[in-house]
Amino acid sequence: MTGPAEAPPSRRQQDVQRSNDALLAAAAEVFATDGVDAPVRRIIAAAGVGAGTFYRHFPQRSDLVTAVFRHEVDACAETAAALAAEHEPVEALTRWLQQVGRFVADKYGLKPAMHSGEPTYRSLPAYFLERFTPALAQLLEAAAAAGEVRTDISPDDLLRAVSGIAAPEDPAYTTRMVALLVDGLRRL
Amino acid sequence: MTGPAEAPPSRRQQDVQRSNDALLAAAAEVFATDGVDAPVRRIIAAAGVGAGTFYRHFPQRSDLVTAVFRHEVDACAETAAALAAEHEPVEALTRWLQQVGRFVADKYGLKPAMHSGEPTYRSLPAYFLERFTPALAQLLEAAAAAGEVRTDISPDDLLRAVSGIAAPEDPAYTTRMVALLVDGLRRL
Amino acid sequence: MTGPAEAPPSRRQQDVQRSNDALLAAAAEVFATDGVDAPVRRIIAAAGVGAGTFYRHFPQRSDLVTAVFRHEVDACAETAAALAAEHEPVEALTRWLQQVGRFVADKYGLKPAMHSGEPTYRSLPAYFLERFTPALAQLLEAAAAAGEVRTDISPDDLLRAVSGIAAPEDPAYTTRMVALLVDGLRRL
Amino acid sequence: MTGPAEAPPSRRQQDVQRSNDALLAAAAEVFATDGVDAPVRRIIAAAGVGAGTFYRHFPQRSDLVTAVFRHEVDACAETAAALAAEHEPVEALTRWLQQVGRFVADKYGLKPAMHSGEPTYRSLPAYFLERFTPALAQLLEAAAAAGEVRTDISPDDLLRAVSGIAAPEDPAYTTRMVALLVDGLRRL
DNA sequence: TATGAATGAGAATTCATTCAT
DNA sequence: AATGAATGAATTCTCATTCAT
Repeated sequence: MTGPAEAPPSRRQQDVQRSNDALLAAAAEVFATDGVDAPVRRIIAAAGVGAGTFYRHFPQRSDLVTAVFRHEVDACAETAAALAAEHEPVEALTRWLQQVGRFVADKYGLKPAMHSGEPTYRSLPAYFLERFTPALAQLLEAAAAAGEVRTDISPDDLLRAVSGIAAPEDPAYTTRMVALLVDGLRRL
Repeated sequence: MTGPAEAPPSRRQQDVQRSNDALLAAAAEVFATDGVDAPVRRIIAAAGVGAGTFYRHFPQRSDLVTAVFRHEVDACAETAAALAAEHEPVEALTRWLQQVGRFVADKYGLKPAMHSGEPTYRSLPAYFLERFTPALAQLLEAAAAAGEVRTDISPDDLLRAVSGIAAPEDPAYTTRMVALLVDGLRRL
Repeated sequence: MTGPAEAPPSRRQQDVQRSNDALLAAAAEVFATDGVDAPVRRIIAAAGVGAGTFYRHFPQRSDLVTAVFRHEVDACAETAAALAAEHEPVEALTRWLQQVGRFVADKYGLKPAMHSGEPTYRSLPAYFLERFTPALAQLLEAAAAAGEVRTDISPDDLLRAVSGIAAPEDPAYTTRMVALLVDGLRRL
Repeated sequence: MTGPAEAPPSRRQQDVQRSNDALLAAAAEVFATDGVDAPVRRIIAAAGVGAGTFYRHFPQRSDLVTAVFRHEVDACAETAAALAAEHEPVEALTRWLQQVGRFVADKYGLKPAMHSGEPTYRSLPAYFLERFTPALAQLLEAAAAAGEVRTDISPDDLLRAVSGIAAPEDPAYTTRMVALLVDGLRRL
């Protein structure tokens, strides 16, 4: 998009980036601990910036939630992508869904926002699916091509179900129930 | 059941009951619309009572949430119980779980509280399981006795999964995923 | 005032008296513990009567405070009166003031009201003085007649000072300072 | 005193100081009029600041009371200190105690808090004594060295007694009774 | 006359957001 | 662009008092 002449970021731009990163990191931490409804004050305190800086970067509170969410989803999508190549279709599918389950459980503070249904957070599940659906579709197709799973379940349905089941306080339960979903898939 | 010792409720007691019912009904409505964090003001306005009455009946805010939740769970448990007798084991099991899914989806505002993990609402999932587990255990046993489902999945796990999956805005999805769980159960 | 034909109190009158006594006793207890600003609810709970009964007996909140105060003052005045006859003038005077000091300290919850200066409680110090001044005046006169104390300090001043000094949490201090006042009196 | 390291306060710091001063002054006024239990609303209205500012400066209500109290005590302690040098021992002692008496009487609303015994205000009498005891101790020692007063009365006892006696509505009475205490002191 | 449920005004406090510096 | 003090609306909760029974 931009040519090779792209100038190095100025000092000012670096500062801006630093603030942004600090806010994102602080918010991820605070959201995980206290949920998305945590007071802004706590986030800016954790980030070590002023309130004004916060609102400059994220004019709407939901902008921050969205940004954190995307950041997390991106990170998960990247690590999940690698799994596909290393295992048998069903094994890869299972491991991948388990990983998604763990991810949602880990980012616990964001789960309520994702499932809240509030118009403000409408874009959260959309982005979640946007990032994960393609990969899962591939895994499902591969397994279906091998005759191992049925074809009447959409990747989106599966992803929603996994994210709904994921429970941070009980990883073993999460694992068991994701496995049960996969078993359901294998019942042709 | 009603012996001579059971006096009819006095007018006074009826009034108290009316206030309580009004608050419960109003809260159920408001919670479903605006979530459990809806301002008390809205609930008392909807119930047509004063703030003092509210706090007399439910000294802690969470007392109201708990009461509404129990009320709803009781109602669902009652209707669910009837299903068991009318259908074949797996059919009864499926219908029952579907109904639980619809129930959780309907009582939308309560779901986040149930899954919030906050100590205040610790008793919600406990009560949910307390009421539903016995019935589901019977259904599972009947189906297992008929050799139709496996025996390594606990009723509690299933109930948690169904309540996690339930999505108010998409009943069809809820139905599909509950069905997928049952399919998983049938994979012996 | 009423002749010997005075009828025995009716059942109704007895009930009224009982409620009144219960409220007075409960209020004395609660005031001593929580101060005169204690919620009415606590008093009626302690008295075991309804709110309506309370307001029937004491239409103004301050009516109760006044009634309790008078009740206490009366009790103290009665016991104090006896001292005068048994001791030498200065000894009687000292003992009497010490007793008043202990009384005020004991009825601690009422002290702030007495010294609050609020118009509502204007009558409290007045009644206090009304009941105690005559006795103290006599003691002072007797001691003055014996040439033991000076004559330029009024009983009212002394009573106010003693009641101001009285400290419930430190009886020894109260005793010391009342003694110091008496020493002042003896400096002719 | 003011070395080069002491930067002049920034405009921002000045504003903060102004808010603080305004709150302190307003509270002193309101407390004197309506007592320490006066609604916060009245104080912030008088100070011309927002509620948030109030709670920023004094997170706990008692923080404000404490701050006002210390402010007043400091002011009195400063003016009282000067007296010692100008008069004969007993005269200085008398004038000083009279001044303390006037001070307590003037800061009327604070007196109940100081004598309330509530744990919240535990620090009030402590600070009062902390500031006044040393000065009074010196005055007492000087007078005792001159053989004018006795030595068995502690400065703390005296200060408590004076503050208990002080009556805002009757300065003459306060003066008379403080004088009586001093007379007691002189009775060797 | 006693009861106690209901009322609702009022108080404390929090917190998102603005804006002068 | 960053800061953080100030704002003030919004919310929860308390409690004196009323009034139908």
